[in-house]
Amino acid sequence: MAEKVTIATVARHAQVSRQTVSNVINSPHIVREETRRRVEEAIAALGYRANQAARQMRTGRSQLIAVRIEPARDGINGSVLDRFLHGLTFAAAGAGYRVLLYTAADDGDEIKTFDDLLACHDLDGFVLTGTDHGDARTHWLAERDVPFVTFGRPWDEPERHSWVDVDGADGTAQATRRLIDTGHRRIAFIGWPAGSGVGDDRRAGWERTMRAHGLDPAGLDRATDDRVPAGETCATDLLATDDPPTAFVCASDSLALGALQAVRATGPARTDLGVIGFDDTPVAQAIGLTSVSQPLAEAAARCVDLLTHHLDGTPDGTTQVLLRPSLVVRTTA
Amino acid sequence: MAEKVTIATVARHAQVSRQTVSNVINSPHIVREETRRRVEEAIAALGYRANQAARQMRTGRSQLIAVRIEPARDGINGSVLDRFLHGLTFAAAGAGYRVLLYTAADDGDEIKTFDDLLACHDLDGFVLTGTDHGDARTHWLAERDVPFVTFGRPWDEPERHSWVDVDGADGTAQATRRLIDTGHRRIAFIGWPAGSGVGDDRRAGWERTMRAHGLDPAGLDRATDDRVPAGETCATDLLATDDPPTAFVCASDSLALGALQAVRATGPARTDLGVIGFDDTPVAQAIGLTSVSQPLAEAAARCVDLLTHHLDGTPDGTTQVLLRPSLVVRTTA
DNA sequence: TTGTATGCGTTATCAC
DNA sequence: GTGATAACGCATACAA
Repeated sequence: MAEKVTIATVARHAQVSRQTVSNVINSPHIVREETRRRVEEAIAALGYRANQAARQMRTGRSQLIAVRIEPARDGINGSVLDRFLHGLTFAAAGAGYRVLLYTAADDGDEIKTFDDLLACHDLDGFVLTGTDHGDARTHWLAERDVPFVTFGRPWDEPERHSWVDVDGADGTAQATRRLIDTGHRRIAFIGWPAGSGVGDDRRAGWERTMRAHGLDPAGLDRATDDRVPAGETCATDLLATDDPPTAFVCASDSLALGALQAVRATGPARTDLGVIGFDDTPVAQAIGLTSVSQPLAEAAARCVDLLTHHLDGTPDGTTQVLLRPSLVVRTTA
Repeated sequence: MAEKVTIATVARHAQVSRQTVSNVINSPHIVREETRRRVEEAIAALGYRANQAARQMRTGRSQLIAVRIEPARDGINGSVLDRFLHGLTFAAAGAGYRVLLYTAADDGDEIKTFDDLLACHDLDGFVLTGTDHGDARTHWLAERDVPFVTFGRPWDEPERHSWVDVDGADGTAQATRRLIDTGHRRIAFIGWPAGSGVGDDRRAGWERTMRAHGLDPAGLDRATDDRVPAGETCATDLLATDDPPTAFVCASDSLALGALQAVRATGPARTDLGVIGFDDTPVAQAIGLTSVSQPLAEAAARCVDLLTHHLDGTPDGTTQVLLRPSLVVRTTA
């Protein structure tokens, strides 16, 4: 490896001053055509790359955005974050940013980490995955004018900050419509207890679609925690009613997997019973479960867009992006 | 937010020179007790944190380690990387390092990224997940004396660099022993085609244990690609032989899930047939599949150990760490 | 032990 | 349009 190549090396090589090199990099338009070409050639020939630390010291910008990595999620939905992270890293690289990871035990701990990252590394912005009701983290960041985007709406105050989200209601609506189109009339919904924004949203899509087709959703929904056995219990329960459903729309692949087990327990090859999950996890792919797929790569890219536009000085207040999921039809519906 | 707190602010506040503050931080032992206490109080009172960019410019160290994030894996094993990343980030934070993410289309692209990260961000080290035979990336890094650790052995030359790995053979041996202990004698192995280090290793653990117990493994193993339907086909195939197996050790949870489907297709509630998977993915947890669990958090922590010891000047050549997996017994074996 | 001076590589301000 | 100079915050060699 040769000596370190700095802006001075380039300047010497191109027979100009250091400042001119800097101008070629940061304000090419103010440099004369011929000079610029000569400098650019020198940069290419020497393989010069600007030292990020030095630049950061001058500009206060690190070209770094941070995102929290969650501990192993229970349930089968853990791969969602994985795919989102990949999309984020890829999109960020395209915009000249890098992604830094951090962990946190809880929201308070996360805020402490914000403070640390900001003070030591001059972090440019944060991507938060999901928000609670009255999220302390977003308030902390907003108070200090730290740029951030959330993947997931703040359900209590949708316009409070920039976010990207996937329309869950639209997803369950698509699922319900698919089942109606294939002849089902008694379509059940297995979801989570009321109060979670995401859960209520997914439930709403099902209910709305049922009513729109003149179908009565009464007595056809169940709420439980997000585990496979819980899904199985709910489905078994529903199948034992007087007028049982012939299909299930589920708020997650975990619940759907449980429902599928309940269906199969009723007899071999009950293909007349439909089951649709949510998130299109690898499990769904593995077992042929029809599921609602979130456009995670696109969501990540839009997060980066929002953040970098904000960072690059476009003072456009807050922006919201709602993406449409798509139904991946496999063998269970 | 108050003004930026630098080393000069602290010096003024503690009535000492900037140099003394720097000494308190970097060489506390050479500062007089009372002075040190005063400076430390000032640091705490002002909430001072050293600016990483400035420090980096002087020391050439960024306190950053990089790891590649893979695109969504097909199959159900994607969550392994997720858990490893979390462990890595957590352990790195404890050692004063941060984790930077990057993506790459292939090995060549990854090397280009190494170069970039090194030149622009002064990256301190890399963690590679998995190595190919004659890996170009490790050679590139080694040539330039860039510190790195791989999670996964270089099978062709085990001593060439530092690595952390999980003993796959031990895992399948534990699985096989468990089945033998519960009365099985005809135990099949479903794995991958010969030639992959990981696959051969996992197969070896099964074969070795069979022989050690006087059982003949002949005709009881199948190799295929790592997908659920492939696992199902192999298991169905084995069950149709003259002297069929009563249990299956599988090289992955994907294959095990397929085997489980094949078992269940032979009749309801065949609990006499055992199935054990590998990786203890969320799916295994969800469906009650007995599986071999890799100590991912510990593996990550050891990677950080190896890397930081190397970075902090312990010139201890290369080090290898082989971790023991554990069998998580659930309902399928 | 503590203080003073210098430089790391870059960008911004200003003369030329 | 171009070049000299200062400054960002820190760590180190050296003098006191």
